[in-house]
Amino acid sequence: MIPYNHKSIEAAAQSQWSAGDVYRVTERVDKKKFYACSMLPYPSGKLHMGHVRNYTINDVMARYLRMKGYNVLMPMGWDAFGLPAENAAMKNKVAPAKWTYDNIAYMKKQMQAMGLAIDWSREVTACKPDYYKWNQWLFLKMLEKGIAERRTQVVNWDPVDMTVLANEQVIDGKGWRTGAVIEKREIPGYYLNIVRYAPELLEHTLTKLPGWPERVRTMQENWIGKSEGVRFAFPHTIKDASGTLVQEGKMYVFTTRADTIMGVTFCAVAAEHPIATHAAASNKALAAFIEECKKGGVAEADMATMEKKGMNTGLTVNHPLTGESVPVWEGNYVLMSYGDGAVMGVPAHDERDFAFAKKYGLGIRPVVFPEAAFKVCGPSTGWVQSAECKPDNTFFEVAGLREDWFDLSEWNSKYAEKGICYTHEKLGSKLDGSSSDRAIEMVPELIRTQGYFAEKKTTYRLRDWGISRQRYWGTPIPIIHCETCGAVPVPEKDLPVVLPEDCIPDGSGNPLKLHAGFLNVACPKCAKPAQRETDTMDTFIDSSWYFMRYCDPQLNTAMVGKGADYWMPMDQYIGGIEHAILHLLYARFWTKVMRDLGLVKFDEPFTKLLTQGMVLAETFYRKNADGSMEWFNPSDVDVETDAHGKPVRAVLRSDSQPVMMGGVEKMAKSKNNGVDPQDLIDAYGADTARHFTMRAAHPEDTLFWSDAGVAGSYRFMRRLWDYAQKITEQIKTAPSVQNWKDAPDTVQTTRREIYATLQKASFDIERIQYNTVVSAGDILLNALGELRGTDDHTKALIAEGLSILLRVLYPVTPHLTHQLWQQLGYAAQHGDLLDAPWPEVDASAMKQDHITLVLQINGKTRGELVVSATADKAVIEAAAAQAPEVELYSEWRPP
RNA sequence: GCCCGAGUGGUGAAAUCGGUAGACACAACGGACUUAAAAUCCGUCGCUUACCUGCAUAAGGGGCGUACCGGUUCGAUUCCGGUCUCGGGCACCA
Repeated sequence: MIPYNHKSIEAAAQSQWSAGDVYRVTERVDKKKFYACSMLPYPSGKLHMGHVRNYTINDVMARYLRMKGYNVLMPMGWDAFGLPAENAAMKNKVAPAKWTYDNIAYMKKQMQAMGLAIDWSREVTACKPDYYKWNQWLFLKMLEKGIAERRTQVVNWDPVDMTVLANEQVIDGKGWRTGAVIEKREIPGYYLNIVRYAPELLEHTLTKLPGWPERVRTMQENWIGKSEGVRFAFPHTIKDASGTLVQEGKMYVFTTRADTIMGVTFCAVAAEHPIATHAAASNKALAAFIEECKKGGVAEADMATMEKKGMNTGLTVNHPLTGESVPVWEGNYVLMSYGDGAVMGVPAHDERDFAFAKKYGLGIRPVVFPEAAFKVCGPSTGWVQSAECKPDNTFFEVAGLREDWFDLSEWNSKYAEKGICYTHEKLGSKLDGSSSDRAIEMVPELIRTQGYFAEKKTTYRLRDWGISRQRYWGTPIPIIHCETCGAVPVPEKDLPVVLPEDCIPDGSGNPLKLHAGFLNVACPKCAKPAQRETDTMDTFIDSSWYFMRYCDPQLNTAMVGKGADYWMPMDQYIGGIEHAILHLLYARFWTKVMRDLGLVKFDEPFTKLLTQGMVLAETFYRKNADGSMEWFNPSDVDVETDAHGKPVRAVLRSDSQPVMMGGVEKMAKSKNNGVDPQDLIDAYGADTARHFTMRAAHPEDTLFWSDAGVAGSYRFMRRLWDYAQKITEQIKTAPSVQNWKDAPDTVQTTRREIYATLQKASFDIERIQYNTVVSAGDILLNALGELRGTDDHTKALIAEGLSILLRVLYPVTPHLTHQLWQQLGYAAQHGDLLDAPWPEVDASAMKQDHITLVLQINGKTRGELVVSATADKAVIEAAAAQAPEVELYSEWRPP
């Protein structure tokens, strides 16, 4: 018997597929379309297990749906711009372009070796001009529409790399790569007004994405961060030392707790706020403090733990309701980028304000109290009347509020709760007696009555998307800077602005600044010598619409066309949870912009989303003498187990010395616990790799790597192969059977089991529970393997069962099943396995003359009852009543 | 701090609507084959050995068991309330 040889089987299947160009799809109207797509990879060098898992899920789905008669698109592309290419260039003195294209070539080969059903004619590479031309084109459209604009804003600046860094790239106030202290800098750049779309993005998150996981939707909601509140003005007059009026103006603040407005004892502004800047001009100590605040990263996790610091600006503003003079402080906890960069300080009802007031000895004035702090009295006795307090129009009376309710020495989260407004007698307020919610409604009107600005306002946490990067390897921003005309957009006819591919960055800034051929250009407006913008676009732009380009990959007259009309919106998107916010939000935003420009007709790009789980593996390490950790790859370590198979000790194979077990972690370079899929495919084949990754866990759950599990999958491949070899001749001569009623009981039982398993597999593959579909393959093979007879019924059942088995397993392990399908002669009967129909459940096989019911007495299983399948309720109850178990266990309770 | 999600054998996990918990596999153990090993095949595999029958650590029966406590139900891994633990997201957002 020929042994299972994954190499020759997989190579043969793949060459047949590629020779037939079988995965190319067109926009056919005679079939229902299905667009299943994975998040495109960054070409970092080679595939990792996360890729293998992602694309296998995608491939199983694509192959299955094709069997179900869908016109299925499964494309692939490359997120080819980005920092790693520049870093690699610096290290190896290779141009980022070459490094990137080499990686793409290698990874593409790996994908082909995995046997993925990708239509490669639609490949999209983000660093090629025919793709990024449309990034530039749409950017110019956004400029026209005012969605994109040039703005000078505070950013994280790495002084060594001379570039802006994203917040995530600032660690403990230092650049992640250089270790340089990050400065906050105000530099010009381009911003996309995603905040304009915040209301729609939020609403559609709730209404138009039922096919998304709940938690991704929640994460997006939180990220957009809607707050409803009141924006109002504190009027102020700034005078110089001699008392002469310098400036008359308004300081705007936003608050969600306008009901606490009577408790304002100070205001605080951000370092970049104009009032702070003004005050600093004549106050050196303040100027120095503001500088200090401006420095240091704005990484938000750090800010949260930072100590609250402040300094009095010496300036005051006026309370819009009381006219009181309120001191303005500079506070390091106030963000310029949220609201108006200034806050009202209510120490009694806000934890941050409380800490700030404690530290600097500012007043604390409680003005909102829980209902329990009031006594309810009759109509004539109370003096605080609530408009809504009680239906019988009773009154609230204060019951020793200050002493009982507030302990001003320490913060308590209950102080921030809403309640009933009550102001100190001396102040008095129209809010007194109102609930917080009612007071919030009243405040804007009250302020306006005083003649000052106030409005209800919704503010979002989401910030505009800064897309300028002081980097080389990205889409050039199509702008020309002219001394006389300013920033001039590149005319559409001159697109694309092609990025030179011959630059080798050396870490000393953007090489485009030194590239004369790129840099120097005539101004499109006045034709005088001018210079190109050297900033490039954030690479998240590339990934915001590539999935639409797959639909019209060769179109050179437009960004998208008929293909996108046909395929979009995408039916199923598959990728890692790490993109739950940024990429998915940007892509949704980009889609809405394209819709508003009339390019597409839908609101949301991804109908269904599947976030695959992480791949984890055991870690092993040793602590070196200097305290550093050395991590060892699991493939170099032997694990010893106790009698129960529990790991007790691990030993490094090379020196037979013990290593520590570090627990299970996400596969990562830093822990050296990654498994190279290439090694796996070489040793066991793509089918085994696919089988294991599908079997080990539900696609959305974390997958624990197990070498033994991989060996188990390989064993299954071999068992299936060996079994098929054994019965090849028998299958070819198997008779066709019409009447299964005459078959021996064991054959009928097995046939029933086969169809029951098929039914379960059909259900599970629909709901993307591929792990149990793989199990169904095991069950089917076990069931067939137990059939020993040589009668016609047995032979026919083996032939029938194996054809089901091959089709159930085909989406997961296409190579082996493809080979056996041809070898066993099924191809002649059902056609090529690619388009063979998914097997149908034979309902007659599931029918039984007698069925076994489980006898439960008081909820406990006590026995079994065999009744005729046609028996009605009365017959069954009668039979049950006679069962001996009933008497035994029913005790005194009625049946 | 706020918001999600998850806790089932030695391990990964199944259980479609509330109806036989642990399918399928991994590991382990016992056996067959082999000079031997590997591979393969067969078998056992939640706890309870002071719950009962038994010579018994066999076998059968009973009881318990899906993180913990409680509730609804004839019946709960599944529904409800509370607690704990783990994982993830957000976090000076006014």
